[in-house]
Amino acid sequence: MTTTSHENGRRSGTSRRPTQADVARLAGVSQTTVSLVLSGSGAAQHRVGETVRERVLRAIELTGYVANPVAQSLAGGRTSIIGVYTYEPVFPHDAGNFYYPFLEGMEDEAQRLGVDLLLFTSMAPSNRALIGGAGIRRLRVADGCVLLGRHSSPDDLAELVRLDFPFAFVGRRETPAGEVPFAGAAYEDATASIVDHLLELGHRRIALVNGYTGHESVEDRARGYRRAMSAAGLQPVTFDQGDRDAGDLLNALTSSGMTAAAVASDISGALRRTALDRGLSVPGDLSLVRLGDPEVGEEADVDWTGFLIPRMQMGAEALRIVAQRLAGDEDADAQRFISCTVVDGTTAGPLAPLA
Amino acid sequence: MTTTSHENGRRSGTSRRPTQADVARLAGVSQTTVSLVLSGSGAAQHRVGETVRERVLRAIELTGYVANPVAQSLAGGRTSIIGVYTYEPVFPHDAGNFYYPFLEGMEDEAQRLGVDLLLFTSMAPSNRALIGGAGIRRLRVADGCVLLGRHSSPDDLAELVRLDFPFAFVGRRETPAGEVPFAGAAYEDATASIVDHLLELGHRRIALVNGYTGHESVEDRARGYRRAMSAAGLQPVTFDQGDRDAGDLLNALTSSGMTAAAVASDISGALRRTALDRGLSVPGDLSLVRLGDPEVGEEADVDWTGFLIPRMQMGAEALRIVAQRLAGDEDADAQRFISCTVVDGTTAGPLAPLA
DNA sequence: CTGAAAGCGCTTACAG
DNA sequence: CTGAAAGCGCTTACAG
Repeated sequence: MTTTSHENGRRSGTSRRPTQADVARLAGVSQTTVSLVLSGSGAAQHRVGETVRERVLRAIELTGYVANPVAQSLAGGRTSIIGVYTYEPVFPHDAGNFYYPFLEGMEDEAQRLGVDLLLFTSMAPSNRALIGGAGIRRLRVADGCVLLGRHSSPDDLAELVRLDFPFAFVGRRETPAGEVPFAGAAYEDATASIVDHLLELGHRRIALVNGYTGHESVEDRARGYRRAMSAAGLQPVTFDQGDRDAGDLLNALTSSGMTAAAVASDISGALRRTALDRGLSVPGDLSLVRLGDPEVGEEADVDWTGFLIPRMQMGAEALRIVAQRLAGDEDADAQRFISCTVVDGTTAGPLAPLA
Repeated sequence: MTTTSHENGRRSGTSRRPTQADVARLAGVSQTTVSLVLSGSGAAQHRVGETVRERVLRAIELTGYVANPVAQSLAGGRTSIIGVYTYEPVFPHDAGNFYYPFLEGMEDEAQRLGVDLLLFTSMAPSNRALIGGAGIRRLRVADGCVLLGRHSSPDDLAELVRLDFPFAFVGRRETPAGEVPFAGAAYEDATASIVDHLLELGHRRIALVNGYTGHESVEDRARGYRRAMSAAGLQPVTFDQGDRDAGDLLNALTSSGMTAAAVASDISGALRRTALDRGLSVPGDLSLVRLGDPEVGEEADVDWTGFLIPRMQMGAEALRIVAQRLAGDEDADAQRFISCTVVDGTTAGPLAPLA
């Protein structure tokens, strides 16, 4: 149709956006001065004289000048872009919007911070590791980056730490390479307090049932469980899901005489279901507390006792960590735990008196 | 703790990323040649000689060079970033993930196209209009942009069209300024075919109930409705929600002797509920078809007859439009309609014989 | 086929 | 307090 100008990659003619040079010309000052006026105000800068400053400001007004973020970035300034890298698709079709609350928190915080969020959607999901590919370099488009995902790569994190790249993980992560900045859920405390709750209800034989292991968040829960049990002078009993199904796990619980269990959320639904199917009462015969949010497809009407993962706050906090690193705030703690909300539902009850 | 290098805004020392100059040095060629090798392959370019090309490629391999997108962008090249601008928060807390399917489609397509998605989250939601602010300028960080949102600004679209900026709207939009590129749902056809369905069921007195009006998508549905009615030689009867509640609308329908209604999805739930509350049978006394997806909080167990909005495909297609414009494909249609899936549920039935 | 040069719009030492 | 200059890492005419 009409002749387009975007083909040659540069917008020509008609409506070129004003630059600092245009503003400078109009104000009768140098381009440098315009730049100084714009960036100045904060630090102990050059401090352009009031008269000149006013003049520049007026010229900016008249021309409608707005800084070109790309040029700012190249010149060593900031892009005002913070990247978001996920180890799984951000918008999964089947995982029930797992990331949604994280992103919700990030969007909110991004607006507050005045940054845009760059979703790294170009890398193939089959190989989400950053190192070895164009990945890590690509992150540099942004000032910093928030990473998240259940299947993160320890090597990536190690490399990011080594490069001193301004990033933060959503969820606690460890690497021998050094401190990984993160905004994690306070699983240890949450688990300890929910186990305390079981103790208060009179339970003594309380087991921990782990889901898939080897993950920091699983370790954190286990630590909280052991802490609460030790404090009560009780012996911790842990069952790992491994390749056992809910039936096997239930057998293990009953045959060892457990009256309550703190259960990973990825198995809690099936465990409760199985218990009911076998004619057990929950919490009558067995009290169950869930260590996390409901899983996808889980019965929505069950009023679980347990805790909730503060996903929104984790997303927002991770962004804040990155922003503070970018602001040069060295004192800010780069590893932060956010409290989980404990919910007193109906799946845990007082220890039934021996019949 | 350790001395950080990101404070000064430029990464110094230790691990500076290789640039084209570094590659050139290693390959013993000019920086220009490196650039040519990288960009070349496509068009009828300079075509660097095979030997030199090989040498450069090897040097790229050795250095691990990856182009700096910011520099590319400033120099008039491509960023491989496509922006996403929404007129409401992308991740709303209460609107039931309205945008989710759009984003899902976009993410998928972005991966296919090899582009990253930049969410413009920095602008305040109180003033989501692009023009007049730093908005439009900011969009330029990306190669192009997909816009979406129910409350889009016609002025923004006009300006974008005027600037010949490579963009596409998710949903049909109009402006006197020219053709707005879009990926829209084929509401007209979908509505016509669902009204045809009612006609086949024997209905003759079929009304259209609009939700909030003045929107392109409402006009499209109305056009489809009128088309189907005209083709059947029937008189169209339209009710606008305006400030009437579901009770008022139901009164209007019954007092005018309607046996069926094609209803905007934002009122369909309340209308059905009200009908049932008044002892009417749906579809026994009144057949209802829904013109769109379920609203937030709507009863999930109702099996609506109606059509579904192809959100995922719309998101993907909008991205494709932008990509094709960027590729210089002038023949590609910039205004595309995507078919809606028609669902044969249980809220519409045959016209009851007169008692 | 290859390279030297200009320029994209900024920021930041470095001089006055 | 203000400006001339260099440079960020690229792309793209323009010469050889």
